[in-house]
Amino acid sequence: MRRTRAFLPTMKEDPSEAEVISHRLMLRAGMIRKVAAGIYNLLPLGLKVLRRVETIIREEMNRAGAQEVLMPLVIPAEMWKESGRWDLYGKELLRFKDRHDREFCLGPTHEEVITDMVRREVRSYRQLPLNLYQIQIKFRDEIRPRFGLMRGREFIMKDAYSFHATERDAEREYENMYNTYTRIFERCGLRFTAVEAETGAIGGRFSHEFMVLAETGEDVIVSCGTCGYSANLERAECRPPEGGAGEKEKAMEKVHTPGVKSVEEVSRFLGVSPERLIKTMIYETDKGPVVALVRGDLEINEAKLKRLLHCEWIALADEEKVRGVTGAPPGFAGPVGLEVRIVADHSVSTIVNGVTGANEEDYHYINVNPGRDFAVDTWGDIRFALEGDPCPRCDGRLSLSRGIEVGHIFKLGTKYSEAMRATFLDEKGVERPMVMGCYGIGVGRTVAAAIEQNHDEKGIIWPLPLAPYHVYILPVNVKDASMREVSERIYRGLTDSGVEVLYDDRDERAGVKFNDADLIGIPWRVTVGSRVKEGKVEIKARDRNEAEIVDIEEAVGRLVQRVRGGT
RNA sequence: CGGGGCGUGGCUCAGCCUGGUAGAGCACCUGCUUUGGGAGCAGGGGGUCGGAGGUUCGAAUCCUCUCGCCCCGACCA
Repeated sequence: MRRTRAFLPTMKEDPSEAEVISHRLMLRAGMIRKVAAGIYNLLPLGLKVLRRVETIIREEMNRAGAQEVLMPLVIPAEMWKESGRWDLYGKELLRFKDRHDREFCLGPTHEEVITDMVRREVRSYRQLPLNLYQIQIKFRDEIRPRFGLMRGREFIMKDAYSFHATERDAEREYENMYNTYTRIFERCGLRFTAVEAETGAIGGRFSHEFMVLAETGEDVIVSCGTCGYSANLERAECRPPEGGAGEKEKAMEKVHTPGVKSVEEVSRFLGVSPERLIKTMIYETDKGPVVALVRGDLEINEAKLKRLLHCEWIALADEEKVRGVTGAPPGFAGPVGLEVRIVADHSVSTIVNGVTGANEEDYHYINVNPGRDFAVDTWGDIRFALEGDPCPRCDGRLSLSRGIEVGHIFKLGTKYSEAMRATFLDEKGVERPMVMGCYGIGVGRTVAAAIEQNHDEKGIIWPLPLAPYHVYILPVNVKDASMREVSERIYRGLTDSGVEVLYDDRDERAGVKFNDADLIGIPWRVTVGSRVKEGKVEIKARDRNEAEIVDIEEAVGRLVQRVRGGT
């Protein structure tokens, strides 16, 4: 492609709308343009990269035995009513009516449609298993779209759904998809890790998120360098503390603590370390108020708390509710003497002579001991893991890092097949619901994540498999006949060899072109400059500083070799 | 949805407080010079100041409403 003909509007300045690096660079490199909040045009360069990811996904999904289908974007409400999600899904589901006043929605995910499709055709275990996927536009009316393609409302997703006669076969396919996803992200040239994820009601270990590692990621990954355990922060297990302080229990005492509320304030005021405090949080749930306790230096993980309590929803109580439960304003709550269900994190169990609020404004108790001074109804793991925590699986230590969730695999079980009566007859002629799995990859998000992971201060540095073009030809001065002639020759040579080339034939100053080349991030650059007089051109990799000077006649061959060899 | 902020040529922004001629840099067009890391000079085109209403002799500027966008929180690929 000649740069003079390309629809490739690059920008020198940072657009004010973009916050994160991938969003900024995609706008500046002319890959995307915004149409509305969370809705984007993909320009040629952006689409090319997206297609690279799609191609890798297709090849690996097909290789894994999945078959591609294409389901509609517009879905009739009946299907969502049948699965029960029409009422559950909330405002993210964009609903509308057609001219006949029939209700529809834009598909944010396709479990209903695929389940309907399969149940109409599959009668026998002989027709199973099936793994069907599509690469389609999804629409989720996100509360707050942001970060460009990273979190749009309209986005392209690969979603696959599998159907099985047995749990065991569904688990086999889960492994198959785990391996397939690993291959996909490896082929994309990304550094990533698979982590255990929240499984919600289904439970078990059958949900993994694939995280591209990046400092700027929104998700926190907890991992153990010794045994390889890794999980997302919501999920990561915390091992209960062992032993105790061995300190002698003292008599509980009420102390005056005027205006001293936060953990930090209390520990400073009383001169005790935060690990001695029993942080007391009041929650409201669909099953009534609950008091949650955690050691003062730790934080409560609401997802774990919710799971432990088996409740539908959970929220921190407001000031009024806190007064109702404790009789004191927030900041002075403690478990002593409360008549509400008390849930405590394991970390509280080893506290001896601790400190808590006295449920009375401006007073705390000191020398509080669990068991002696208050009773805990339920002990459990309800805190967030911290850097340096002991690993739940081995003797190692946990460390925290950041990532971007680009893929998620999930064993669904029979949730949808039961709700929508997708059944088959097994070998014995017994009618049974199909066991399902679902497997998603955010295609646009993968592109964004690739940029988050591969860039420098000058621009994008594409991994070769995702690069929109392989080689950038940069004649320093197109008015110089020999430079132009050599550039044209290399352009033809590379193109004839099947290498994709962006040829910057613009009559621009060299600096403009160098900066554009770095911004766009094509892996290989050929600079055709004053050395043509000596029969030489320069070849430089985007991710390296030094250029290699080669004979003009050798340039094409070298580049073809590099692009093919991936070195 | 709650909290904060912003809408002025294609882009980045000034002007608004204290009402009176719509500005700068970049980009674009023409010419000359220049040509290895975002050139120089000269000339030129382009904005109903997000929209509607109001106050005023007069509104980008003050008031009211409205729309859009961005950032912080709960959701997710």
